Amino acid sequence: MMNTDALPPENTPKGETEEIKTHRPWQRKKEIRPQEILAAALDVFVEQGFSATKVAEVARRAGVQPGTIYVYFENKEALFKAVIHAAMSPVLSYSNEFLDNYTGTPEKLLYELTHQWWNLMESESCAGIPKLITAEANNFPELTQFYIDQVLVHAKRIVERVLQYGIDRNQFFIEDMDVTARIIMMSLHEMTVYAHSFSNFDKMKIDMPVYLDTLAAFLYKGLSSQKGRSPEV
Amino acid sequence: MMNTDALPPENTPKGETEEIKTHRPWQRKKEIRPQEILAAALDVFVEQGFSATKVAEVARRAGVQPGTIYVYFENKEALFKAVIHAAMSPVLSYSNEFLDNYTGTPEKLLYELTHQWWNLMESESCAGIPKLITAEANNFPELTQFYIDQVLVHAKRIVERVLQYGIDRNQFFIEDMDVTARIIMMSLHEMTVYAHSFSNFDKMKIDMPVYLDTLAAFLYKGLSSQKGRSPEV
Amino acid sequence: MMNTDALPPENTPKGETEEIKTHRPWQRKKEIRPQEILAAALDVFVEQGFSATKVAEVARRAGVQPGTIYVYFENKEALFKAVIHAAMSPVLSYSNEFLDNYTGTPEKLLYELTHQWWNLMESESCAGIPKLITAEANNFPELTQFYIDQVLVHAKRIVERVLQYGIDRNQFFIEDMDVTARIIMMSLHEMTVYAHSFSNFDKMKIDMPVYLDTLAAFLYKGLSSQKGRSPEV
Amino acid sequence: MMNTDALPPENTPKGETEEIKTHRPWQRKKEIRPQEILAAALDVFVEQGFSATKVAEVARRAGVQPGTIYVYFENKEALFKAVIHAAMSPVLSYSNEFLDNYTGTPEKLLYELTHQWWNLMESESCAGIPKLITAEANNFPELTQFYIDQVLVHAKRIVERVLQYGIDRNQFFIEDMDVTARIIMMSLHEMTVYAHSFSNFDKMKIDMPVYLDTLAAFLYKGLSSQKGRSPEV
DNA sequence: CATGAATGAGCTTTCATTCAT
DNA sequence: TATGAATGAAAGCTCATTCAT
Repeated sequence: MMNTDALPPENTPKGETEEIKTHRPWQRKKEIRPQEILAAALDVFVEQGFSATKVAEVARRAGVQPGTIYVYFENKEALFKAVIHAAMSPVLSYSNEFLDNYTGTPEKLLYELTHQWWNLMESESCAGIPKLITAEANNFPELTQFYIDQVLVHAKRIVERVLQYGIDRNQFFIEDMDVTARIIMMSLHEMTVYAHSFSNFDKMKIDMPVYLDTLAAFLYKGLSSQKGRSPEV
Repeated sequence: MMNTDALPPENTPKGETEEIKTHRPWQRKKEIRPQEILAAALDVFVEQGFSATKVAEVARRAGVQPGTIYVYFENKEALFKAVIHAAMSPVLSYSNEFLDNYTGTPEKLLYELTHQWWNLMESESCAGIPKLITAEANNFPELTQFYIDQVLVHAKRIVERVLQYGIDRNQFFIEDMDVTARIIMMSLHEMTVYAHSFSNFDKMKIDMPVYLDTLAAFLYKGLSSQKGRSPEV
Repeated sequence: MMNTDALPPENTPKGETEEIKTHRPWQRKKEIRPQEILAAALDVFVEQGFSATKVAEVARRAGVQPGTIYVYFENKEALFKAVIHAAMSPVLSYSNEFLDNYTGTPEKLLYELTHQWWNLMESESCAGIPKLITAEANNFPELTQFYIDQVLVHAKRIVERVLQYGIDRNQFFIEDMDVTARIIMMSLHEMTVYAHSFSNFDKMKIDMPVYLDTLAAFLYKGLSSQKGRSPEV
Repeated sequence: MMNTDALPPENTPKGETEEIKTHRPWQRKKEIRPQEILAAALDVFVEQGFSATKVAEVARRAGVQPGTIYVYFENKEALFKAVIHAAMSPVLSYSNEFLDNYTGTPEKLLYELTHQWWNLMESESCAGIPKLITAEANNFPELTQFYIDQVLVHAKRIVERVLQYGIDRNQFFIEDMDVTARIIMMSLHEMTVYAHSFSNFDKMKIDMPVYLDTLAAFLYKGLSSQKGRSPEV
């Protein structure tokens, strides 16, 4: 059977593991400190949004003084952008390698698609990014453009490859590839947005494994049905 | 044929229309003023989020002075909550009447569902609410709870009725009603969130009629397929 | 005899005297408040310089809260520039009218020049400006350029007219008009700079009437001497 | 002819030159480092004033790290005072020796006075001090007092000796020695203040040799004229 | 009811200073 | 001695809110 987590294996983020063991501990901190700040900032930004986030709160969670933030980031906005970029990098580096080598059924591929997307998003720092970008899209157009180009378009292309895989094997029957890919990509995206906005609320709590299975099954049925071809027959 | 706009017919919102024809213009203003403030505030809140919104900016767009806002609303947060409630009322008053009387095919009902949701959301003031709630969910838990109870649960129930309609007519084959309804409700919800976050960006612009048609068709195929029933047969 | 204060008679600054007596006191304040802030700011800026001046201190002396400053001025720098411009206006409006109508001796004219300069500078808000500009010249080049164009060049031209008056009457003998005018203008300027930097210190305290008389007399002797013409005779 | 630069011959400043030739380069640095900091600090203080000067900027120009400044100076204010004192030392050590031995004409002595003052001020590190003290006089009273006592009073005494030299030779005719000396001292002082505040601006650029010659000639005429003695004769 | 100048608490940001190395 | 990352007090500035009119 397939490894559900196989897709993003190269995601060893930032590679500080091979950092130079210099004699001065504060020099090692210099490299780690920004990472701690970014991690804390990501949490607070996702929780509260850009404007509601206080730099002092980020500092508190990062275990530093407010002034320290400004040693590494020019201002709050620069911190925000750095947070987004840093958190997105796992997604950016997500390769198509898995698809290149995939030889299973289209149905299983849909399972892979949904589960891997979820695992990628939730297991990495990027978990809260979709919600954050959604919330701040109008306030940070360039950042949103970057997100669209790098994440959404990228995700849509992966979906398109998956669809093409099924079409090539005569299992998927799709009239409008572009819109269909968009629909599926958006439903994946939606999951992560929801997860960070509503999953704290009882009525919205989702049993993720079940949800993912059901979604994959539903997508499979929608894609493999030939009904769309001759509705009036 | 069906009237696509038929579903929310009782939505004559606010009903002050009858008493507008008073003799004194400043008295008329007295009642309209808060509506203008709410409308302006909704725009700004949706555009920028709660924290980034300045009361002075709301006042400017409403054509009043900042102090005037505080004649009608205790503070910014109260204004925000009033905005959400006011904007949500069209959805809250959305009744099941249409479904009670519906007699067409389940496939057509899916078209109705998607188009009416879109028309309801976009034609009314509530257009930006899903995005706004999504963004501020963590900052305003009670408001989010209210939204979940009144909008999301409500929407899910409508979806469930639609699904049941198809099941009853032996056209829809659904294993997990709850999760399936959730998936469909979320994909509807997502549309409106997307529309207000990313539709200003070229690559995300969507041809809505085509999208809605394709989505309805896709849902129909997914729901009417019997494959899910016996995958191992 | 002549009135020593005759030169700048039109210096009724800003003309708030004819302000509209509206019924609302705070509306009257709106016009006066910035003046109070400018006056307080001028004092503090002259005393301490731009960087050392705290906005809160200006507010305190103006009898307002810090935030009020920002109702009228975009930021500290804008306040500074407004202060300079406002304080300079008496000098800018200083006309040549007195010179146009002057008919006395060149010697007396030198007395007028020195005394009127001093009276103009010290009796008006502009007293501390020369010192302030001198101190901040490198930090505010545009402002300094403005000062040079409007004040120093203006002052030099007046000196030149005074010199020409004496030359025309065969009483002043000047080889290099430009440099001589510069020397005299600078000695006038220096007085006001000194007055605001060192006059608080005992050893630098000057008996101004005596100083001005002596300076005028010294200038007269220097200008009326013919020695320079034939040093090698 | 006279040597224009003759007056301050003992100005071999600092005298550490003899001990520089030590064997270990880092030991040499140890002694030079503070000088480099002082030199850099003087530049920045003169350019920007005390408050606007950042310690980090001084460090940058001195080619050291901010912390290094505090190895040699207790704080910014101590650095400032050290800068002033160090920069003033050439003036402080300026002796009257030249005057003791002078035997030329009083007229030539005026030329010497103006040119030597200028050369002393501009050729040494003290060039920007007068402007700096003028700007910060109110913020550093003790320093200003020191400057007044050591520089201004000193300079005035030299001027007085020059005037006395002319009086003794029946060439200068002075009514009020004190005020006249003050006027001349101030006009010398003014030159250096001007030079550092306005000389960067086109309209204020001065041809120094011409200016100095003209000033000396003007002073001579003013001092040698007998008019002041009996204006009513 | 409507105003809008004034407020002042609280935020972002700066930067002189420290101290472990 | 020299470092330079970290500090944290203090400054500039914002803006929700008030209140005299």
